Amino acid sequence: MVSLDDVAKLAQVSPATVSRALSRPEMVAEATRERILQAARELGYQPNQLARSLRRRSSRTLGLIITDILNPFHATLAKGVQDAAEKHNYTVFLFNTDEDPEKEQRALNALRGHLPQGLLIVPTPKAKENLKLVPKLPTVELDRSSGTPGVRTVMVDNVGGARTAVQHLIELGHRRIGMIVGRLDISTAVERHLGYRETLATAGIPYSEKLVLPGNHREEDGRKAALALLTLPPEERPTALFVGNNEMTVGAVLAVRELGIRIPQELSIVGFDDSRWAATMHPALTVVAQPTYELGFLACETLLSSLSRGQPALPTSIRLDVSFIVRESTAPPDGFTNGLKQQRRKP
Amino acid sequence: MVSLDDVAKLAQVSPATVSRALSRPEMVAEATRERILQAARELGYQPNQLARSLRRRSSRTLGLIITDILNPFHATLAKGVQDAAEKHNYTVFLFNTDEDPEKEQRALNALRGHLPQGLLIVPTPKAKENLKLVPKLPTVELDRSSGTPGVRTVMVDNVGGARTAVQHLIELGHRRIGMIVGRLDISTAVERHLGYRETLATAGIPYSEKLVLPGNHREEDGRKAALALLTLPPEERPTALFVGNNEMTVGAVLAVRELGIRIPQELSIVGFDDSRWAATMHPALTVVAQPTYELGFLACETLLSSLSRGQPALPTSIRLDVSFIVRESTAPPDGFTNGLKQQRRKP
DNA sequence: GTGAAAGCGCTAACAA
DNA sequence: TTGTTAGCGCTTTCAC
Repeated sequence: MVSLDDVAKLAQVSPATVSRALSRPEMVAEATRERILQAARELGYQPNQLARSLRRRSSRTLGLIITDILNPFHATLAKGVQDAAEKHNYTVFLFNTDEDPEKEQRALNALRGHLPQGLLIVPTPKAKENLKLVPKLPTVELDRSSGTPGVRTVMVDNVGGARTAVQHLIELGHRRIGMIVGRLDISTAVERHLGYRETLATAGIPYSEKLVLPGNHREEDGRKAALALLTLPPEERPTALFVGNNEMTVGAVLAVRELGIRIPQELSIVGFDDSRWAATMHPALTVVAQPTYELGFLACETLLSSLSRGQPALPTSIRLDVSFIVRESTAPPDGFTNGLKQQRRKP
Repeated sequence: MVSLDDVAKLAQVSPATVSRALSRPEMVAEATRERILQAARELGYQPNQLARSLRRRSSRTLGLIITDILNPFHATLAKGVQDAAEKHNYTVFLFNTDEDPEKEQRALNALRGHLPQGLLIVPTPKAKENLKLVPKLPTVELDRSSGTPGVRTVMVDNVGGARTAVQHLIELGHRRIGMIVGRLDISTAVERHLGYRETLATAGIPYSEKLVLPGNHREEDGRKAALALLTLPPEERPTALFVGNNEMTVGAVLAVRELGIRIPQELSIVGFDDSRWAATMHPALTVVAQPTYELGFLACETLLSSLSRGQPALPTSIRLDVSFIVRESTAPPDGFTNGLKQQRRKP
C-alpha cells in the first residue's frame, strides 16, 4: 500500500505538508500543492482511513441497521440512506437484524468498534435498551420510534394514513372493517391502529376486538390473521380489511384467494405501503403509499447535517406525509350500491 | 471511549497482557485472564477496530458492491452475504452502483481506504478495468463474471436454465419463441442467450434476430422490448417469450396487459429469476428460479475460507443449479393442442 | 508556508 | 507468563 510518506518523498516535502495539501489545501502554497497532488496521482495514493480516523477520532462512516433487507420497504430505505451518505462522502456499514433484538445488540457492538459518526436504525422493540450500548452516538431512527430519549426520528404520518384508509372504506359503506395490525410493541403498528380506532369512533362505528388481529409483520402472519377473520360467521365477518404492513397484506391476499373470496365484490382490502406487487396484482391493490426512499434519504441528511454543525442536534421528530392510492381492491360492500366506485375487469 | 489501557489499569496488568487476553487467551494465565475479562466487562470495553486493524494490517471487514439494491434479487444476495459475514464476525461495507461503472469506481476507491479483507461484487461491464484499483484484494464476483483474471466467481447455470426454459416452450409446441435478452456486455445475458440459441438449434428451429431484443435489465426496457415483439405482424409475432431477468419480465407482463393479450392462451411467458411477484401475479409465472440467497451466502463463505487459509485461493468458478418452476403462464400456442398443459382459471 | 515530533489505540517482537 | 518498546499511517500542535 502506498502511504503518505511515499508521496512526501516523491514530492520532496515532509509528510505533514502532504497531509495538509490533502486535507486543508489552503494551508499549502499553490506550487507545492500541485506538486504533491501530482505525486499522489502518480502513485495512485489513497489515504488510509483507518489511520486517519484513528488520529482524528472521527471516521466518515455511518452505521445502518435495518430489520429486514428482503422487505422492499427496507431495501428502499437502505437505498435512500446509501445515496445520501455517498453524496456526502460517507461510507456505510450495513446490518440486518431480522427483527431480532439480540442481533441488534450484536450489530451495535460490532459497529461500536468501528467508531462510526452516526447511526441510522429501524429499531426493534428492544432498541431502547440496546441503544445504551452506544450512548454518545448521534442516532436517527427511521420508520418507527423506540422511545429512546434524545434520539431523533423520521417517520411517516401513520395515524393520518390509517385514518384516510379507514375513512375511505366507511364512505364506501363498510361497517364491519377488520384490521390486521402489527406487533403492538412497534410504534408504527400502534399508530396505525390508533388511526383505525379514531376513524371508527368518529363515524360512530363501535370498535370490536374480534375484528382486530395482531401479526408479526410477516407474510405468514397476515395470511393466518386473514384466514381467522374471514372464517367468522357471515354476520360477523368483516366486509373490508385494513392491513398494517406490506408483507402481511401479501399474506392476506393469498388467504383470500385460498378461500375463494372475490376482491372487491365480496371483500375490500387496503394495504399500508405500496409496492410493485400491490400495483400489478389482480385486482390492483388500494394502498396507503409511503415516501420510502425519501424517508431514508432525509433521515441520513438530517443526521449528517447535525454532524457537520457540530453541536448535538435537538431531538426533533420529522413526519412525512403519506398518500392514498385508490386502485381496484375496494368497492361498496355486497348489497350496498352507492355508485362511488365500479370495479374494472381485465379483458 | 474506554480503551485497552483503562482495562489494563483496572486489572493491574500491562496493556500488552490485556491485548493478549483478548486476542490469544491461551497465552495468558487463567487467573490473569479472568481478572482482565472481568475488568473489560465492568468497563464495557469494546476494542477499537480502527487501531487494531491499523496495527494488524488486517481488518475483519468486507466490501459488498451490488448493482441494484431495489431489485429483490440483489437484496437477497446481500442478505446471503451479510449472514455469512456475520457468522464469521466480519462487518460489511455496502455500496450500490446502479449499474453505473463510475459509481463502481468510486465505491472501489472509497472501499480501498478502509482496507477491507475481501470484496464481493456484482460487476458492472467496466469492472475489469475498475478492479485494477484494488489489485491485491481477494475478490469474488457474484452472479456474473467480468472476465478479470484471477478473480473467483459464483454464478448459476445460466445456459442450463435457459435451455430448460426454451425446451419447455418447444415441447409445448411453440416455434416462434422470442427472447428479451439483457445487455450483451453482461455475462448472464450472454449465457442465457447462448442457452436459447443452442436449444433452438437442437430442435431444428432457425434463429431469428428479429425475435431477440436487448434490454438494459430494467422494467421499462422489458416493457418496450415486449411491445416491439408483440406488435410484429401476426405471422411473425412470437407465440412465446423468454425474458432474461426478473425486472424485464415485469415490464413484459405489463406490456402484454396493455396490448390486451391473454397469457397463456395467446402468449406464453417464461421469466428468469423467481420472485414473490412472479408467484402471485395472475396468471402465476413460469420461471427459472435461482438459489439467490445461497449464491450470496456461498460466495461470502468461499471468500472467507480462502482468507482464513492464508494462501491466495485458486481462481475457481462455482456454478449453482437453477430449478424450473412451471406455473400458469405457459401453454400450447393457439390452435395447437397436445394436452400437455391446461391453463387454470381462478373462480 | 513548512518541518519536526508526538501520539491516536492497539499488537508483536523481544526481553525478562 | 508478563512487561517494555516500537510503530502501523496519519494529523496536529509547535517551532521556525
